[in-house]
Amino acid sequence: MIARRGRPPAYDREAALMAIAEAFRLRGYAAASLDEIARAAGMNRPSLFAAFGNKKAMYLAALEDYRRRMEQAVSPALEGEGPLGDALTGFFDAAIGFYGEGAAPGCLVLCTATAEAPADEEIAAALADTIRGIEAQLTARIAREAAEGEAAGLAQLMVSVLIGIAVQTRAGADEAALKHFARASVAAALRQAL
Amino acid sequence: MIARRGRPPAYDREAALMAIAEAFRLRGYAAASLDEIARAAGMNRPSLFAAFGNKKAMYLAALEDYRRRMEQAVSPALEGEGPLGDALTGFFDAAIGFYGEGAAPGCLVLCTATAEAPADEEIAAALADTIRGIEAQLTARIAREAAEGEAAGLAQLMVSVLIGIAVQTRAGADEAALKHFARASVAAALRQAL
DNA sequence: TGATATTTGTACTGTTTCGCATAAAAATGC
DNA sequence: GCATTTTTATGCGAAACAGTACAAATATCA
Repeated sequence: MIARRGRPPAYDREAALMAIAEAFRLRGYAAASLDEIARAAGMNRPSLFAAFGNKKAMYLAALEDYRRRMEQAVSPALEGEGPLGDALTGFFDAAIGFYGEGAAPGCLVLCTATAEAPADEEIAAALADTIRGIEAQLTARIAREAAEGEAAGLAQLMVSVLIGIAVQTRAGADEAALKHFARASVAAALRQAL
Repeated sequence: MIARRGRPPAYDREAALMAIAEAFRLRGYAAASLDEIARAAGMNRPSLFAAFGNKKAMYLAALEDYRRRMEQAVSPALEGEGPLGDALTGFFDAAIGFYGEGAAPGCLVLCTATAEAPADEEIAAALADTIRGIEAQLTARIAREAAEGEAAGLAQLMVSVLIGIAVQTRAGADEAALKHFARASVAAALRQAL
């Protein structure tokens, strides 16, 4: 038994991180105050600092956590055995559902890190890595059925469809229209590739 | 002769607005301070307020001006007489060039308004209007050669390609790769539509 | 030249912000 | 029960911020 020695934390780290991400998603990095974030996480500022470091460290941790949860939500659709079209449609449906959750729809990374990227290298790197990660997942799945060169191009197009969904969700597009758009995009992309 | 009566302004309104937009593009709405903006525009804060109102009014004016300049840069490509493929390729090339300019590449609207949209209705409206405007322009051009239903879907896909370009420019993608991507996307989209 | 109108520049105010210092609270180990 | 360890809570301080007041500057009009 490795009994922890002092006063036990009153917060759950994972839940707190989710609340932090949600606060940043609602207001953006710069506009979100630490008071606001602390309130959302149910912690006081000193506890917040002790747990996650300063504001930028909190944001980077939230970006990483959000990205992880996003991958968890969408990758099952790509890992199944069905045809490519179904996989891509499932991928976009999962993304639309994930982006639509919460009080501030839209992707935390694609809709808030873009504002800070030019002024901060680490945030820019997190943004670029997230996009590259999604592209790699899509390329791997598409390459199972398309020629090599074609898979890369098709994956890039699907990445843009995803980014478009993220931004348009932020702009108030409704879920049904986005799902329709995703289906049409998959159909258009596959008609030429396969 | 309508001679203005008092001390003449030391600034040029159009140039100042461009500088303001550039400052917001570099740092985002919330992080850009009025001192910074005033320095960029070559004005003092009181003159800035007198000319453009408070910070949010400045931002909204910058968004509108940026959108106008963007349309000015890309619409000639859509208005020519050539085939649709050339028109779309020209459109994307112009957009890539426009987004690539300045110290903070990426679209002011699509990369900074997204962060503030959930917390501010007017900014959200400006974001949505900009996207709708682009979509309308593309739809009008595509409808000249494609069936009605098809034109709308194709235009939506092209909007996502543009949003993808805006965000990926922000994430550090280089111009040559983006131009290649744009060509591949146009080819993929047209192969099925026409 | 003097009155009027408009812009500029300095300086100020009240508020918000981040980050931390310090003491109280709550657990374990002896 | 007492010392130790870790978290919580209150509150502080220095800096940055948005917006404005007011006087100096620079133009036109009579």
